[in-house]
Amino acid sequence: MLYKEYGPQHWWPGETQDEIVIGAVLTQNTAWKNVERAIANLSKNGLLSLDAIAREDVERIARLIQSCGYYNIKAKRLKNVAEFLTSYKDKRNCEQFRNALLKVNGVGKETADSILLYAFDLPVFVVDAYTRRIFSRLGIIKGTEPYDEISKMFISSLPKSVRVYNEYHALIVRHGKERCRKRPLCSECVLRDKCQNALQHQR
DNA sequence: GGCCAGGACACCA
DNA sequence: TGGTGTCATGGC
Repeated sequence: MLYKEYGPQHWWPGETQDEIVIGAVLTQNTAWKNVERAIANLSKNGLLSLDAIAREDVERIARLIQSCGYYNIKAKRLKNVAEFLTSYKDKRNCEQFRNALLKVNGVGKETADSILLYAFDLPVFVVDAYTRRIFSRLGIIKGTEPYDEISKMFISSLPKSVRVYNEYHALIVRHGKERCRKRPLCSECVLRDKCQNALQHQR
């Protein structure tokens, strides 16, 4: 239904693999608009690559990414990720790669899965705030379940395909951003009927 | 002026 | 395991 409404998203907003990884870290609990400025700043200063970030000092990175908030913490995290990815070898073994990525300080499940799916085309499902919000509103989940539980639910009910996971999550974000931010039943929402049914069902 | 955004981690009980 | 504080900017 969302696909019919919005069409293919060809998502994540980022030109290169490195830019996708950088965006995944910078967007932690942050509006994407603020991230865009930080990325533009990094680009202007020749730091939009993991190699360059791994070599740069944390203070300078922090100055350049100030606009996206939490800049001191994110500068360290960015450098941790850059150092890890520029040295890690076997990136085709999804499970091992994911576990190794999760050990990097600053990389939680959502960030790891965003990197795996959007930068490395590996079959994982990304569960973010939009996913929890929209599907709890639809009555499909409570929203408080552990990350892996929700992720598994989507993986088991969708065809196992990187393209599908990518597109499905992208549509969730698109929908969450445009229409379903605060109001539980916005008038023009394409999922309005489904939301209403779910709410009635709960009563 | 307050609330929130595409989280993660340290610390505590 | 679960709850809470912290990190911080910019848009609405």
